[in-house]
Amino acid sequence: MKRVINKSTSRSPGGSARASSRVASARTAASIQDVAAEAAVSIATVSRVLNNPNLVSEGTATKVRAAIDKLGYRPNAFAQGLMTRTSRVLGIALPDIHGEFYSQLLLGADAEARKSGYHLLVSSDARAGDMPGPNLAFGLLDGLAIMLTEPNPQILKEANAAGVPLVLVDGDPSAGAHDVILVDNESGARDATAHLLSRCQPSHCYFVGGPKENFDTASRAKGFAAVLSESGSKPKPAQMAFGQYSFEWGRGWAAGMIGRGLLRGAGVLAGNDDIAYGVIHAAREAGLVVPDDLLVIGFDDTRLASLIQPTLTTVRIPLPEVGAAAVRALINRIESPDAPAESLMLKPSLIVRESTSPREWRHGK
Amino acid sequence: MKRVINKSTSRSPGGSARASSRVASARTAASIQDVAAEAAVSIATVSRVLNNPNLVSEGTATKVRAAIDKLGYRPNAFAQGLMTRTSRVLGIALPDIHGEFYSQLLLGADAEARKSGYHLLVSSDARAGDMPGPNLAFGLLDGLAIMLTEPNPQILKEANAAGVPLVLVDGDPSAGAHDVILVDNESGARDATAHLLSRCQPSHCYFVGGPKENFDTASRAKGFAAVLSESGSKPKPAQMAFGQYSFEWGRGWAAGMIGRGLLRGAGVLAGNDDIAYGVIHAAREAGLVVPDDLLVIGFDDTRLASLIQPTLTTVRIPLPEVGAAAVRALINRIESPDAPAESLMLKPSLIVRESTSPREWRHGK
DNA sequence: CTTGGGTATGAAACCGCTTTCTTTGTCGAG
DNA sequence: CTCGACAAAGAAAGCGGTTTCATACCCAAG
Repeated sequence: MKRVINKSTSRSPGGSARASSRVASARTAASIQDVAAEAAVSIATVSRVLNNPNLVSEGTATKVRAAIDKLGYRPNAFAQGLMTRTSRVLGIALPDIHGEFYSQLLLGADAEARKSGYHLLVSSDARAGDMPGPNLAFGLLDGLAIMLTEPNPQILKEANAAGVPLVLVDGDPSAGAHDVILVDNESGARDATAHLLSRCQPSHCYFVGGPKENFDTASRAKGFAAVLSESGSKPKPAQMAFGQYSFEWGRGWAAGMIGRGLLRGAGVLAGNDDIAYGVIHAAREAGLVVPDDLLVIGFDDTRLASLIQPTLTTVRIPLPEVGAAAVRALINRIESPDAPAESLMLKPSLIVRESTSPREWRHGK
Repeated sequence: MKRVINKSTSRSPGGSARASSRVASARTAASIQDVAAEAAVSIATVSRVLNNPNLVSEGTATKVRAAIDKLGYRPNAFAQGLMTRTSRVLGIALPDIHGEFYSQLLLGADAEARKSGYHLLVSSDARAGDMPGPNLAFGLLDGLAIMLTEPNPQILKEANAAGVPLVLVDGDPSAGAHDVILVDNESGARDATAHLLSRCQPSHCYFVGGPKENFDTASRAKGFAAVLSESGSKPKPAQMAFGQYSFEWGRGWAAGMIGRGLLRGAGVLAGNDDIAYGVIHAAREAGLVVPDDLLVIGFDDTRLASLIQPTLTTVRIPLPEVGAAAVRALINRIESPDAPAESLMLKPSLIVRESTSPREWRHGK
């Protein structure tokens, strides 16, 4: 049970005691040297057993493997990385880690990454100009997936400078030379709007979104406006509102509209489920029954959507798939760095629930 | 704009073209050598400028820094790690990444980690015996925080073998020699139960938990039972049920109980918010009004709790704090490896909302 | 009995950085 | 004027791997 006193200073220099003799293997993890000694071969052979077994005779290979087991040898990841310039670690930067939204994306990403033998280094980039220190562990990463909710050239530049393969997730449409995973928010909004139009007047349709600068908000609004226009009734400014992605904003907006008697018989496409829920709440407070007096559609299909009453018709974003696709794209790029940039667009799907199914329809069906 | 064709094989050996001359810096990232050359100093000096500036004269330091900027030099993380045996990357293994629950924890952990200049490598360990490859990027990690919902010596052993500093989160109480972050579920359950007892009969109190094997379930049940016992009425077996942490289980259980006429005037402590919501749902379907005919308390204070109607009284777990504490503990351990193992217990808090505030009480107040 | 082509190994060159050891000045003190 | 202490900078020894290049052997072909 010999202990290495050496380490107590926490800054022992290289070598010295170590290099002199391989006699009593100290409590330092076994190195390839130790294995080589134990198996009475050269370190080259050990390395080959691990990386190119077919170059080694069966006999010695067995010997080496035995030594490896005996010593519990694990190749040093840093040394390995230094040579191979590879870590099998992918970074993923989210605008904000919390909330079920992003965690679903993480879920998919993690699964896909592990399937290919990669690991995931997450980071909420909600710091911008905080610490001066390196924000992301660039340099350790084999690749980086970035999700930008709002334009942010800063991180892009940093990442580019570091020369890390990059994949953009659901963000900057203007990103030229990068692989991009997109969610077809516009299409989702179109489907939702069409659904509304099938059961209410174009002039009675409303869009209540989040911040106008937000990429997602913009394309959802666009889809809404497009369908209305195509139906022959271009939306008036009053039919589209922008605010926050919050319950309160939805509730406030709806309360105002109801006060002016505008929401009865209307159809509302909310920017996300929270807003939708706010609208429903305001409606209920004002005595309006949601499926019957007012149609409401959300966005994102959060857990909320299937739990509230009435259950919420909403546009489901395939988050886990987005995460998985991002990772897959990243791995592709890593493996063939010179392939042309690709962009993948994932389609959301409309989940019809009670909030757009008035009684007459339910029976009618 | 010269390009390196070299890399096309994707397995170029070391050196050759590179070592021969430092003339035209290839598109390979600048190394410390390049900086040294540019500044006309030795690499040792460059290193010192970065790590021990006080050993370098102001003049040369400036020169070196200029070179660094000019070349956009970033020290190679692998080489650095090889020497310092440090990566500033912390691993965090969760039983299952998805769900707002864990993402909140991640949020806290991430914030704390970045505050100290560390990075977070997450991983859902929902694989056990999947891929044979190394599951966690041990070896790259400076430390590892593990959250085990159910006993799982496997990972523990692996991690121990890798010699990585370890912190256990809200899990195995029997873990001897490790730092542990705990959530005082029992205390939370006690508070909740006491709250119930203040407005209903002990014999009408029920606990509806998740899986019995689950650590959390166990301690929550324990707290419930303890308070009842202390109030002089030890809970009968029928007052405690175990199932799943799901809406459906809560709803099913409640439906059954209501069918037997047992829930009117009762108080229910659910194992989590989902179960609680299931109970509320069943009650509503059976015509019971929740704050008035039946008290319900949840656990976890998920977003759901404040959004449903009635809003849910629940026990809030300080998840972000848990994550932050875990990271902090890990960093402590890394910085002083020989400090005695610590365990930190975080207290949940009871959030009283409508589901336990019958009308008479609200007015009474 | 050479000679040529495999096959199995070892020796050694690096990867890029940190840190000890040395070396070289510079000065104030003796 | 000489000497020792001290500050600044370089040379070089690794860290633990991977991969080239060279070596040694074995065997069939000439």
